Amino acid sequence: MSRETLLPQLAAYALQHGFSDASLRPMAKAAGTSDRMLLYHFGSKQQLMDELLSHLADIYAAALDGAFPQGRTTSLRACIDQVMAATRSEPFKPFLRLWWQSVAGGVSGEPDWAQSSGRIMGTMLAWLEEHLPEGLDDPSGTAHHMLAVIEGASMLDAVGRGEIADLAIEKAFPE
Amino acid sequence: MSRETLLPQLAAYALQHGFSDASLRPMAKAAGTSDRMLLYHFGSKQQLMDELLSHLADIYAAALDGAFPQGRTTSLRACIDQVMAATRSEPFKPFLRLWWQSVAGGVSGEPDWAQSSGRIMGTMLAWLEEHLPEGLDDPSGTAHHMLAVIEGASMLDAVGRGEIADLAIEKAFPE
DNA sequence: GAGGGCTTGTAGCGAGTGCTACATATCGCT
DNA sequence: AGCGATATGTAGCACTCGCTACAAGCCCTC
Repeated sequence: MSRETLLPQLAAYALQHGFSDASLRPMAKAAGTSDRMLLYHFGSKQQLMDELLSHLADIYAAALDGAFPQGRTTSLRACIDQVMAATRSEPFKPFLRLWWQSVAGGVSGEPDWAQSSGRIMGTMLAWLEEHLPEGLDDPSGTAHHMLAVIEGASMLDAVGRGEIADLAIEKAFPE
Repeated sequence: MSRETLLPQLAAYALQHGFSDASLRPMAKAAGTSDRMLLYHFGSKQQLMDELLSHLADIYAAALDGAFPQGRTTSLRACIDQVMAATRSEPFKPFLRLWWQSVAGGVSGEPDWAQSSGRIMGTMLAWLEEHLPEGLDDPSGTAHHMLAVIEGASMLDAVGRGEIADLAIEKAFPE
């Protein structure tokens, strides 16, 4: 059992239980080892969380790439609809819990969390720009706009105001 | 010392330290009492947090009302610029930490937190619609769109990607 | 087979958590 | 004055937290 073997199991546990229940003993149990060994392999909980966060960011990026539509979309509305459908789908819920916990952690003085979240936003921005319909005046600006709307809508979903999110998308990118 | 006397001091403590450090003994010390008495007055920590959250939501709504521009704005761009300037100002940072912690808490299975956050979004939406410039085709839809952009931008700020937020606003509501 | 590093188990420490039992103080009311 | 309700202090419980001291097992090399 090494870091590399442990990380996927720790990631699975985090996705299922969130970061708030991520203390050493439960994580160790889920990974089939002991708190003693987690500290032996990672040095400290802080380092374990750093590596876990980075590992989860990789998984998340891969999941986005797999779940989002392939190739360029045919309209702005089609693009955002497909992205929203993906992020609202059941398999994404565990990621979203971790996502908002990361955002909260970042703004609460954990610079690594903010940096990790910020990197993911960069990835999404690049992805959007590549998958926007062709022939736009300002693809970069449009991708920025769409990212803000997507994330605002996703937050509104998270707090139970999905209707606001739907209307916002409708207005931002009409048919 | 009653609930009403305690709540403002507890709110001040939460704004300064965030929810993650909100355990009974530190909060009691900050409020000049003991954990024993907090439980005596509120019954349980759960009930204390419920009342504190509701109290903080009131304070937040009042702070928004005070910080945001009065009366109708002259253009969409002026409106969103003033709102962003207010939420990005130093006195708002403590609120934003609690805000993102509430969002994360809501999506992590604390229904009260989601409900409280959702209510604040309703307040902001109504506020926006009232302060938009006059004579718009679709003031409600515009307010929805603007709310999503504001919140997406605010999250991007939170994870250290303010430049993405700025460009998104520029594109969404050009001069 | 003996030594020596890598890995693992057991047990515990000190601090913090929400919460409670018990005793006391304080105050208004009759 | 005495009683009962409200308020408060002291001490502790059972638990979890990250982390560590100590010892034992393991496997490779000489």
